[in-house]
Amino acid sequence: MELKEKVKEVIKRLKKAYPSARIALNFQNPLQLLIATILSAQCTDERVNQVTAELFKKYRTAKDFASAPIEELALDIKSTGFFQQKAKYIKEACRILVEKYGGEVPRTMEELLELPGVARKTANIVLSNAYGVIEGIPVDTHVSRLAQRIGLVKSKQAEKIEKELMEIVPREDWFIFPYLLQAHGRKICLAKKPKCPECFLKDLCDAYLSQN
DNA sequence: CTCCCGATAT
DNA sequence: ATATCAGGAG
Repeated sequence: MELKEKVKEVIKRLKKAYPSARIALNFQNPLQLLIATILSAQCTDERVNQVTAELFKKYRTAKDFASAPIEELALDIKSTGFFQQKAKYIKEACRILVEKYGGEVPRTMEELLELPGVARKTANIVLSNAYGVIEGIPVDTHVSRLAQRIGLVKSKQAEKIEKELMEIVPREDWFIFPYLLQAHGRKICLAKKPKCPECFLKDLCDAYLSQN
């Protein structure tokens, strides 16, 4: 009960500070969102947007990605890092989209998770932003770090963190929650040098409280 | 737990 | 030059 109240207060303050928090990836359809989210692994959303601006002019359908030479696709996404791995994921995932789903991106968690390069974080992003299906809470590095620091969760693994968050975050906030934490994680609660003095959550933050 | 990798900040 | 940033697979 105590924890649920704390989460509510955290969300309330974050909403006030970041009223326009939302997904930072640019996309115009489910396929573009899927590709952009796969590319966003270990890469900033800003860089992904730079790459996809060109990428989506060249590759317009799942078939385009599936039939591209792997080396060429890899070069086209090079600057997002891990490019050979990601090129394989994208090509193979799109091959599956073409063969099993008529070139469309599936609408269920189960089907999405079968695609290479897609785990719960990516699946949650695609489902919620492309189809309005809220199955869970995407846990990326920001959500993971802030949830642990503030003391919202005890686990350190993404899957377990997601489960814990689903217990305490009101369902109507599941969609906005990760974007609120990301905004704060990028601006104040930085990974290495968090700006605690200027943080409006310090009176609620376990990490801050335990070292001051 | 290790590997996959470039870009930007310092 | 070197530290920091950031998901998924095997």
